[in-house]
Amino acid sequence: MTISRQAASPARNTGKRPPGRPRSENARQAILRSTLKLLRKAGFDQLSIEAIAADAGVGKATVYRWWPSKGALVVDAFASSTQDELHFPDSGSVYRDVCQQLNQWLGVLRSPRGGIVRAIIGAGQFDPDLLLEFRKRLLRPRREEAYETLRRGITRGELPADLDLDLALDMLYGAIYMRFLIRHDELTEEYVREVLRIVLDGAAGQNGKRKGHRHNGHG
Amino acid sequence: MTISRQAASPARNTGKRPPGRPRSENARQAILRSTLKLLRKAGFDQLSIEAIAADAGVGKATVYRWWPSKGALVVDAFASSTQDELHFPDSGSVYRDVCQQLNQWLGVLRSPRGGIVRAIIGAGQFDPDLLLEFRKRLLRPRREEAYETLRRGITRGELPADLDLDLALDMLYGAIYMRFLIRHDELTEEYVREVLRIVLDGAAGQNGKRKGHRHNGHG
Amino acid sequence: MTISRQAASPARNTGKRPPGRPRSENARQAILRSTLKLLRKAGFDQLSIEAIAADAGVGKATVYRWWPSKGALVVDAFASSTQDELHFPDSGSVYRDVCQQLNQWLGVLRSPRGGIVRAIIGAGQFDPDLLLEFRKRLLRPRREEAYETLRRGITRGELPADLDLDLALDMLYGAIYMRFLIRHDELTEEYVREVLRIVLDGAAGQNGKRKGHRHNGHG
Amino acid sequence: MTISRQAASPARNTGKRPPGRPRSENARQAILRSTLKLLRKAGFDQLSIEAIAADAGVGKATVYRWWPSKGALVVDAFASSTQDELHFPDSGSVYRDVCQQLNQWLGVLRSPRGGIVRAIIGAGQFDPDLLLEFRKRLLRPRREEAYETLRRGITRGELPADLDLDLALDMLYGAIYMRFLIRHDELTEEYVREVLRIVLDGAAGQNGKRKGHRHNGHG
DNA sequence: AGATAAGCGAGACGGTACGTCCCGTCTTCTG
DNA sequence: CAGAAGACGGGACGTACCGTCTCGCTTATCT
Repeated sequence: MTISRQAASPARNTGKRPPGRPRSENARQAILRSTLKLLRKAGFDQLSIEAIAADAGVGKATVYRWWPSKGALVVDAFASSTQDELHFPDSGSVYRDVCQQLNQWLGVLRSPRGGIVRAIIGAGQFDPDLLLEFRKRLLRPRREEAYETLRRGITRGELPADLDLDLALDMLYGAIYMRFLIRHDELTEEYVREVLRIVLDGAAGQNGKRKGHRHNGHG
Repeated sequence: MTISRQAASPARNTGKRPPGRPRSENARQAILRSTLKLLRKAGFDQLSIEAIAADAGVGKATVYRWWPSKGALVVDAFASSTQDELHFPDSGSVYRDVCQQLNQWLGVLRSPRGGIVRAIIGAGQFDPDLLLEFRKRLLRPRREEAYETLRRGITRGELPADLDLDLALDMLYGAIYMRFLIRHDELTEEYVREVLRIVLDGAAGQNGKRKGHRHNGHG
Repeated sequence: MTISRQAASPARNTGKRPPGRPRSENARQAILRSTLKLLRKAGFDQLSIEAIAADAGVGKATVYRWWPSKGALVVDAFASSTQDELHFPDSGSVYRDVCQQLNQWLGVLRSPRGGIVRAIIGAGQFDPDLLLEFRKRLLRPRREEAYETLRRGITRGELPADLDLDLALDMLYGAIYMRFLIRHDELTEEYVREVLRIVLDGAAGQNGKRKGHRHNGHG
Repeated sequence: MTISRQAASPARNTGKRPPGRPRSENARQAILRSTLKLLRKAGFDQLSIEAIAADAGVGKATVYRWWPSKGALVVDAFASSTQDELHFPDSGSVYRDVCQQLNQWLGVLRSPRGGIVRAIIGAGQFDPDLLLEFRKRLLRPRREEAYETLRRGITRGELPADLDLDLALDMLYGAIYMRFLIRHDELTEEYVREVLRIVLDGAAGQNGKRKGHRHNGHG
């Protein structure tokens, strides 16, 4: 559940606590708090474990004891600040549900937290484990919900039965990341709407089957 | 044209050379060569200016004199090793032309040079100038060609006249980057084909106008 | 007591050790040892902190942590290699006592260690703190002994009661330094003898009082 | 006559100038001027050839062409700023003549130029040639005059005929340097007077011969 | 007049060492 | 036995100058 080395409920299986002084929850939270704080001030690059430990009033060793790397710590900090967000609604329309969640995601990317996402993905290019953790803790849960939302659309006949869900989702989010990470272009709701329309329309036309419904005129 | 500090055609405006000893072309090329060589051996992260200078038989200051950062140097080295590649053909079919170029790009990403692209984009998340240079030297030239290719398609009636070119291209390449940078999923020709089909179909269906042509059965 | 930043008896006032890992005595001695070793091979000028750290198998930062400059380190190393030397004897004759100590000092200056003295004083011309440390650790202790020796001479009636001790000592050592540092002339025992005789005679004649005793014929 | 590489009157022996562009006197003086200027601002240590050349509006190579080292340049600059100073008068009294010149020297040492003397001697401890040049251009000329002054004293019967001139002068100047270079103590006229009295008295008593004259009450 | 030669400002070159920063580990004492 | 403190060996950073070199230009003498 977490990239930090000790499970949230350590050694619960035996019902016994390990010997010795237990992990300090204060220290853990101070570290996560300082991480987010310093991340806001400067980039992931300038961020140093040394500075985090100093800011949190914690020994460097305590950081290293629980997180294997700066990246892991940042993912953990970001994930714990993004609990219970970015869910898909269930309004009866795939288009509306997906569109709303994409726009929520846009909101995060355009906020200061967008910089953290950028940092995680950036650093992840040099640290596969970090990206893996990012996917596990942040992407995967959303994708599971996305699958359900799309499947509801299939059930309702809004989407073709043989739609490749991953392909559709990669196209939707890829188009956003393209502008966010690489092109540094505006991320507007209009853009999201258009992308979504093309994907749904294009997917609908897949295999020559066409349903003919339009997605224009709503947001 | 280059991120290095001296323009390719220095002081062209006056037709005169600047005073002082001119820049050593030997040193410049040795540095670019060593950069690529060391990049092949280890990641961007392990790569140090110190090592590059040593390998190139050059003073560290000479590197810093001409490139503001490791990233800039890597972009320059990569760009100068990718001259005359990745062009769009002109076969008479938009689908075929774009598909071919996308697959060439796939080839690069799947080769060892993919790691360099990954590194540039990764580091670019912490250094806007670096990414800007990446776009200027690598993306922009391709996009210009892509515009032409798509415009040919419009002329031929293969694509709707009011197609948003940037949107279409961001979707195509975004879908690839999504798998390459974030999902670390397979980049197959099948994937590219599907993405392309959806974008072209979806775009064609735009504004309710549909041309009805199919893009299946080739690639 | 030392120019290095941690007192010889740290935190003695409280009887407690400061928090954190204590300073490594091994590292300290290895650094002093390497300093003397490399000084023997080459001049103070060629001596680099980089080389000292490498030779001592120590991080550069460890050197900088404890000594503010190369000069301070050299004074420390030299002083700690000159413990229990250069004392004044107590033979019952001022002339003999002083003469003997001057000659011991001559021995040091003419040995390889003379180069270290030269280097310290030379570098001290650009670094007042360094010279201050040199005086505190090397000159002052000898001068204290010299005062006692001269005072014994006054008690015995060998020297006038109102003799200016510092003036006499500055003349004696100044004459030696003149030849050692500036004129690069021979430093012979004969020279020392003559200087000493003139100072004692001249001082004795001070204020018109003359004792008439001669200092010739011994050494 | 000068440490700079081209004699003051170049190739005069043939009466012909060498071929090629002659040395620029402007550049030479600009360099000496900038050297003194920068020396006043900062120590010899911080002084860099790079900065001198820049300040003088001169190429670095021009400096290196004419002076073998920073020290040589500084000695040259200082010497050329101390022309026609520090001469011994001829008042009819050795004591008075020497005393006056010593005090002139004191005046230099206590002025900003004292720092330059300090720098030259300091750097000279690492560069024998530099010190040699210092002696040749600055000390030797004064010492020649000092010899004459002392010899006049011998002729007049103020000093013993077999006085060791170098010894006496080394003691006089050594006592001053001792306080100037090493002890960083006050350099007062009173100090000079006392030193001079002791040397002359002590020297007079040399070999048992005593002249009995006192040197008190003047200065 | 033209050739030859050296000095000139400028500034890039291969180097060396600087002093700093942070890494991840370790060693100590305190709670 | 975790934690705060902080020293440790190590490695790269980016900078400052070193002394040398390569330019185009200028200023002289010698054909």
